[in-house]
Amino acid sequence: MQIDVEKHLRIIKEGVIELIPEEELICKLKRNKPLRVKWGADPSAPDIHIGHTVVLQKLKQFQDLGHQIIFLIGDFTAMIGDPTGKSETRPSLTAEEVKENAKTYQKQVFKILDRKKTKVVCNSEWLGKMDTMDFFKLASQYTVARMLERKDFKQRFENGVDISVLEFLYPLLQGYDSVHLKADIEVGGTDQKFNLLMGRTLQQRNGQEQQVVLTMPLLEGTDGVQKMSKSLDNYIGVTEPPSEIFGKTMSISDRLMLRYFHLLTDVSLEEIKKMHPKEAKKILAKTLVSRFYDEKKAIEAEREFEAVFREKKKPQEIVTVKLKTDKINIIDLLIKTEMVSSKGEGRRLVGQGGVRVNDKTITDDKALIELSIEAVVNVGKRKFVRVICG
RNA sequence: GGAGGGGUAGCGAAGUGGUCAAACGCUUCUGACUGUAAAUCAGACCUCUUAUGAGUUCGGAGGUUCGAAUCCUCCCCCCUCCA
Repeated sequence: MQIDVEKHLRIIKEGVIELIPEEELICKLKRNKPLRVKWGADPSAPDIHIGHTVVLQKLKQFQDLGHQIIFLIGDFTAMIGDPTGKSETRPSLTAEEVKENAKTYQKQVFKILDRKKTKVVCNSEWLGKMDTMDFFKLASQYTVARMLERKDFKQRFENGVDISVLEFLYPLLQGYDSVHLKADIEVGGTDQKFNLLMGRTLQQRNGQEQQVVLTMPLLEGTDGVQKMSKSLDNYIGVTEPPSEIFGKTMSISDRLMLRYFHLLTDVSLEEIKKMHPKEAKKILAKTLVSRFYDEKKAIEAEREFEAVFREKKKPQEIVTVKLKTDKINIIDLLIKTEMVSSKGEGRRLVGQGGVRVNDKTITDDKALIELSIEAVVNVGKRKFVRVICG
């Protein structure tokens, strides 16, 4: 393979936050051999969202340039559990759960990556075989002082917030993965910088050439403040239905829209700024739906969006719920269809005029709803359900 | 091992015997206005209930009291300082 170093470097550097160190990458490229590009994923939360795709797009570029992607599933670590960050401790998963998650993960990842050009590995393959002595040797290769260089650890240490010893071990294991895989380069979000650098250190300690570290920006969630994550419920998942992806995208703020355009698409920001924000956002929404489905679905999603939110019509696909009775109190109806989680909430929403049945706002929380003909019930702007007697 | 501090609703944070289902802020939800934008305004935000009504809440288990988030005992967890 003949590598055009400059071209590769130019493409690789697009949109990255840090490339450490660039010279080493050039050296590696000059050898005219495909690079081993490592990307690690945590299978404890198998749903990938558009935030992850920032990194995935980068990997796709590597792939298109002919490099080897090594998709590492951190199954071993997921089985131990992850006490990282916050106060909540992530539960450890069983081998079966991890396997299951790994499967879904792959399905989603290969919406973007080329399966044929991707090598999938699980770190239990080698971490599971380490004995205590191996482990001690690994632990001896790093110091607590250097662990505390990580901002997150340092802050927590200074503020007296928990740091589990396990948390010190994770970066070590992740770094060891790089040693085992002989990675040339590892890609991750900026939040992974410390762990990625750990790979370099450990490779050096083990007499290997060090991997190059490449960090990508983190995408803010739909709230526009915190990073996108499932647990904060501010994400747009790649497997969500087209209408959801479209709708969620339309609900982000104008400022955030620019950020999404920047990180997720190649569209020039100059052009976007010339447009009406709403039109621009529709383009973004369509682009995203096309990426995870196809253009046809994107156009459908847009049409539906227009119908529901501009012309106030109902969405095309509404979940249908069958109930045994032909007459039911509105509050019970909301409970049965799981549109509210308590009767109090239901009453509150009715009182606030947020509940409609067949487009008629219900104001009386004692109202009886006739189900002999189907009724379309909706709460707020987004929740719809069709109820029939049966 | 010793001394001290702390655990309150989704989060942060008041509250130190009754007026506490628990101030306040944030988040969230609904409505108005809109472009499912921003900003703003109004309201809601433990459960059940027609309710000014009832039930279950303040780390856990007991106890004192007419009455406890508040006092006592034991237990669990976290933090700080000392060794």
